Amino acid sequence: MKRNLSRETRMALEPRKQPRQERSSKVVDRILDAALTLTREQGTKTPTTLAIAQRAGLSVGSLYQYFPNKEAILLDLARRWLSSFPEVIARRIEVTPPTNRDEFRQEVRKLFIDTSKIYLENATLMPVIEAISGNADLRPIQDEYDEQIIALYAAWLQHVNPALEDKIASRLGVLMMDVGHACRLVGLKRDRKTYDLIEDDVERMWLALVTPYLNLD
Amino acid sequence: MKRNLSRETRMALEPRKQPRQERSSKVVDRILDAALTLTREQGTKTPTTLAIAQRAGLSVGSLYQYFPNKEAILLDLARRWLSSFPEVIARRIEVTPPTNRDEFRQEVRKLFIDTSKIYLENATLMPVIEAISGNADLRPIQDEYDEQIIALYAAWLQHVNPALEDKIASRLGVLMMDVGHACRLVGLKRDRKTYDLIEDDVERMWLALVTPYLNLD
DNA sequence: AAAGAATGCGACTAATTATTCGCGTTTGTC
DNA sequence: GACAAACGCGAATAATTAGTCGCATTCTTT
Repeated sequence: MKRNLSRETRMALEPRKQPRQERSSKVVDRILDAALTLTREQGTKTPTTLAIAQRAGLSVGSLYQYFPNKEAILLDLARRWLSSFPEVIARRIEVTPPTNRDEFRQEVRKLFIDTSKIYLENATLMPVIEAISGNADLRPIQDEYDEQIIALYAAWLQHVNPALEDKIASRLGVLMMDVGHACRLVGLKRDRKTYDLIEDDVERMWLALVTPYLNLD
Repeated sequence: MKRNLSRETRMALEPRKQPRQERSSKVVDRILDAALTLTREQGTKTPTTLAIAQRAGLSVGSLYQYFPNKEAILLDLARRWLSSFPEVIARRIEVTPPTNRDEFRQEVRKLFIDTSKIYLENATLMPVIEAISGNADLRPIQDEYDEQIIALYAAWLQHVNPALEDKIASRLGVLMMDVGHACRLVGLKRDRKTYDLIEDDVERMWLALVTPYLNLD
């Protein structure tokens, strides 16, 4: 039975039940591991329930003990990543805003380093993120997170320059996110040295993007 | 019957036969129109053959008179877009290379304007492009085009600065393409005024990305 | 060790959808 | 206007896959 995720099930992406016995929490881990490995192997295509079960050494039925549907498995993998973004950006808004060009440059750099760290720490998850973006059912959920992240980038910009108009802040926010994301995905597929070079590239681009809008002397 | 596009059919994405009678070339147009409209309506998800046929006022069977499979329809829509990129970049390599910072800035601007034009002229196709990227079967084909485009960006960079190492050129090429693509997709979803502002943003970013690697006085 | 709860199983169901094929209809040609 | 080729049709086929359900096994508790 093909489900209509968009309707009822969207509400039900939470784990179906908590594992009560020790063996079963290991099972949950095995399911998540299998889903991750398969997604990495297959590139964009999301793995089938059967494939996940087999790779985890389980039967399909067991999947549904802990997850209400296939999407929930992938989403579980992505959630930590998706939610660490808002946290990190929010933390960069708490500090006192910069007052001159040099301090400002420093603030960009800090935000930049912090976000980069998220990508490096979650490098193995990237194929899942890409798969989610390419999946018609999961895309909307990621979009919700993206909205949040954009809003926070915009808030950060207005924190750095309180005079910045909302409209401009949100436009620059989107671009910061998308440019950062696109470039870092490229970077993570290359070797570490290239990743670092791309990081420098992104930093220059961010600065070029944002500087004209921060009328600092 | 679900087909295995990746194997045999990949070779057979060409139209199955040329329309011989007048009515039928109109049919081909109707099919393409329907596919385009539906893709635009549905966002990421590619339309089903039945939906395309119905929207075109045809039966499924008629689709297969002219297209070997569903993918070929979408690809037909995307092809003009995909192939106009190489043309445009190649044309920018034919001119005499710039010799000073100002001429160089001009060259970036020209490449930039030309590529922007492709996006504006094909704005209605963008949902198809996005759908193709999200489709496991079609992605590889787009990737081939992307390779080509990246190589041309790299060639352009080396045309502008012949001393530029291959490795650096190809890295910057990828980033130019991806940054341009990501930002312009955002731009086309906004109003024209915002699109133009984003264009300025992209130009600044391109310049910031590329300038350090072009040791001009 | 026995009961009952939790977990695991996998054949089965059912939805979805790409593609085919034989037949009826339209069109172009002489 | 007759003949053949081209076109159009849509029911039927077949592949794929998400999710269920009743039974089997394992664990926990007393």
